Amino acid sequence: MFTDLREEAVQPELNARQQEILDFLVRTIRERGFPPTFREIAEHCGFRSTQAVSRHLEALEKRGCIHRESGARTIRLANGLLEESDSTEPVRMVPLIGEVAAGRPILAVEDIEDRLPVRQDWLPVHERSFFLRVRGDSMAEGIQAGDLVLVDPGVRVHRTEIVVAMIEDEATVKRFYPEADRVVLRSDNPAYADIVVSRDFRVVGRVSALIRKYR
Amino acid sequence: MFTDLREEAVQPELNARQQEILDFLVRTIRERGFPPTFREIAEHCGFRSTQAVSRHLEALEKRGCIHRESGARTIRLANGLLEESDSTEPVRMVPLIGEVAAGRPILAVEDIEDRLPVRQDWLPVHERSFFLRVRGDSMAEGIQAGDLVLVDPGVRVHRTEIVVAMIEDEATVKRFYPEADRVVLRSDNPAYADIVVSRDFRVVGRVSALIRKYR
DNA sequence: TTGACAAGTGAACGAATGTTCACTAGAATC
DNA sequence: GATTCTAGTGAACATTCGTTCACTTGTCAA
Repeated sequence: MFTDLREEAVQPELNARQQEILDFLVRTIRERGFPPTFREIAEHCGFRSTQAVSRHLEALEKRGCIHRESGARTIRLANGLLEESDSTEPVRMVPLIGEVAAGRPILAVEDIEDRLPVRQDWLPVHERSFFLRVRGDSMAEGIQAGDLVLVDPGVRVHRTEIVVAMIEDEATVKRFYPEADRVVLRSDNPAYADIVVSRDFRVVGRVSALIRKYR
Repeated sequence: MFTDLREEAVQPELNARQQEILDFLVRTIRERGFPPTFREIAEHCGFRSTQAVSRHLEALEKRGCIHRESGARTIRLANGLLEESDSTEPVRMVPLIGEVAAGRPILAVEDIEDRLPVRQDWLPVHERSFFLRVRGDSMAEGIQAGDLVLVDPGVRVHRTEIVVAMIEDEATVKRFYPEADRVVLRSDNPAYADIVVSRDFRVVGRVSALIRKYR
């Protein structure tokens, strides 16, 4: 019973063989455009029987990694396994949020206006990064109303860097000056006064890039 | 001989049947993840023989629409046919030029530092558009040294718009104020004096967007 | 009319392919 | 030590699947 419990917990993990076969499936489908036959899989693994392949595929199907129909070359990858290629691919579609709504997860699907392409090797982004359209009243120098800023949540923010902060349910773009027991949010433009906050705010993320459209 | 010539010219076109089969191939591969068999194609077209399918596929292969290997379900679509779905969301790779060199075509291959993805439906670009890295001494307000500006050559430029102009073999980013027999290039920043030019310059293109990386 | 050609039928064939069954070897469990 | 489980072998089998051949039908040009 004890071991049963532990094995249940380990179930989602994949065997070394199963992983090897799954990788081979992904690679073959990507390169040749159609799945391999049992014998091609066997040859790749060094098997001399198709029976071993059959059982491994059965296991992979039981864990939801693949789907199968009857017939030759009818292995289909589960959702997400083929699209995983996007993590390899240098261009990632980053969502654009028009406005950060209060009390909702930032990346709520309903709030995604659009998606813009970003080359990951040129401008590092991660799963939770997003573009935010800057409102008129929250500018740092060189940032104008209507600009799109790329926000990276969960990234360590250093002094003087530009951040997006939520203050009273509104997103603001300012420079970040942490102090002993408070934080000063400053605009590069001296016409705007500093904003001093202590607890009633939270940093959404660091601004790592900007896009502006003219006309 | 006359008809021969005409048939030669029509060759790249696809038959109604061939188009039907090609569409079926694309749809099947997209939905099921692997190509159909000859008999599945026959059933879809209403054929009662696989021979018809065989000849149509042969024609499709001869025209470069598909590739085939021996074996079951080994039809692969030619490049571009599967990605045609991307044409719904066209991302174009726009070259990035570090510096506009004098006396050379702007888009000389050797000068292309990189390529950045742009969604055409979101930000119109054309064949000759490129990104230019802004030098330190040619700023308009809201544009900083190191920013990348998207330049559209061959687009009609209107008064007050931002342009990239070549002045004495150097690229400059300024606002465009045409007058009777001369052109004033003005920086939004009043610290920079106007540049008045008459003949010794040329407008490279209109600035339609800007990208800035922080850090 | 004749001939050429493209399109499709029908059946048969053989190779490719997934499935099944009996068996072996090793490791873990009782 | 006996049992169970996993992993793999080897061969035989039935089906699927692409290929081939002979034949029919309709169209178009000479």
